[in-house]
Amino acid sequence: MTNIAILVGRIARDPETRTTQGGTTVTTISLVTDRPARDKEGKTYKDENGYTAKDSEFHRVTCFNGLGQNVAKYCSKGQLVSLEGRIHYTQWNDQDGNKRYGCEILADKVDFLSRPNRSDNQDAPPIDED
Amino acid sequence: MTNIAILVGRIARDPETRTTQGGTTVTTISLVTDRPARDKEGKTYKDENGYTAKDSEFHRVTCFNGLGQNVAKYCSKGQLVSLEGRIHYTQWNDQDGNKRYGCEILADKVDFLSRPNRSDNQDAPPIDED
Amino acid sequence: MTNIAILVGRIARDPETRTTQGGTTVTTISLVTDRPARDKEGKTYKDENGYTAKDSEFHRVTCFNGLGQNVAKYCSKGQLVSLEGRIHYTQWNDQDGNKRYGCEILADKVDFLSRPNRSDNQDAPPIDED
Amino acid sequence: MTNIAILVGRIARDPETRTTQGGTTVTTISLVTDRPARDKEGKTYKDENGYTAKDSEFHRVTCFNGLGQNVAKYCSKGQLVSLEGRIHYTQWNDQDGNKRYGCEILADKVDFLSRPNRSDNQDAPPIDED
DNA sequence: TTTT
DNA sequence: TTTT
Repeated sequence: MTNIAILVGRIARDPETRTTQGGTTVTTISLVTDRPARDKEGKTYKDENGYTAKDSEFHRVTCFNGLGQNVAKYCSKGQLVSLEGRIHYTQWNDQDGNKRYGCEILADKVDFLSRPNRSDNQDAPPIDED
Repeated sequence: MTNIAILVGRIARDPETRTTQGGTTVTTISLVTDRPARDKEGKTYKDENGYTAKDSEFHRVTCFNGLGQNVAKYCSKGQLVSLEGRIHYTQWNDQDGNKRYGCEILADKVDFLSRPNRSDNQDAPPIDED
Repeated sequence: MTNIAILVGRIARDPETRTTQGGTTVTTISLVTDRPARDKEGKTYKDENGYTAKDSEFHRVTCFNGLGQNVAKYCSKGQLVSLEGRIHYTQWNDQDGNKRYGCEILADKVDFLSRPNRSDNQDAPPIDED
Repeated sequence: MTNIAILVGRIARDPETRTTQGGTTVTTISLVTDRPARDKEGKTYKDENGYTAKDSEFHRVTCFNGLGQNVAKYCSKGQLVSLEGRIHYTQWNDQDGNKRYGCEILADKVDFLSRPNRSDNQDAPPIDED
């Protein structure tokens, strides 16, 4: 059944990557999407710096295997990215034995809409995400 | 910036609806999307009842105003529904003062793909969701 | 770059399928999506049969390989289907040498939301579309 | 019923805009989405200039009313844009009386992902698309 | 050309 | 926690 998330936003910090015991690469990014904030009358307004105020959402996005490797290699803080994936909910018990819930986007495809910002990636080639 | 969720699934339980002090109707539904579960070899398998095993996601979906009223009126447990909205994260402090996080889909449109199941809605007309 | 079409609708007629010289299965379906028609005041209205009048779009959807085989096998006229794909434009010269243009959806996934209607498929199992 | 197109691409030429007799602004843009081209083995390859070869789709996108006005005002050739809309098919008779068919995306939202390129728009403010 |  |  259809469970699709489509996001275009900026990478909030450099990706985190790890390899599972089974050899799977798992890369996590934080992606910010924002939209104009509205006051009670439904109108947009400026923030103290003169920019249109906005409401931001910070999405936790997880990428596996080859996609995870590419994202870890070519993706960096500040980059503009579009991606497609599905919404997945997680749960676990915290140290106090309380049930905790999380939500993440499991990405199927990631497209890079701006060049990498990391100094060590200045000539990174465009990547094909699948 | 693009933040779109598109879901097709079944309503897990009858909607809950309330009205804020400001007069806004807020209706919440739990929507289940599922996909075939895969074993370690990536193959689908049967559960103990002979059905293809599945992984289910339970989405919390919130509908405001007229859409919230229609969903409260015409939507019921078991119904097949398609919807479009955006992903929104919430946070609050629990009774122990710990920060807690939640995730919900704020729906823009809801389409009913099967007839209502509630006895009191047998002749509910098809609704136009916007 | 993102090019995504997401459709939920009914199959307008039984699928057509063929195999290319290279052995690729190519199955084509006609999918109808509709939305409430609106009059000049932007209001919905009833047709002569008492149903809410609607505007219909007939999408040409193409499915390749295994997906094409499944769709040919299990899909039939009248079935409710959700699908994801991308928009593709074609062009060719007609018999008079005029350039002609077409548009089709190349499907990546197809989900069956209702049982098949064909008498020879009454006990077709649910299919996994990828 | 769900009929959603989501596109991220570049504007191929400056928008064309007109006003109907009824006073509706209608703006049309050509949006290019591309993806890596694949050879028969399914691998990407380089073109004669050393770039990864790509397959391009040129979408005709139509925007009405306020959205049409904003797009006409702030949008220009070369700009990177993300948009959401629905697929619509048109038909008409050509000068020889033959039935001709077209396809366009009727946009609901347009987001500008890069600054305008037109010299007369250098200090255009960011726009809110709805 | 579908279905309610 | 991003960017304009």
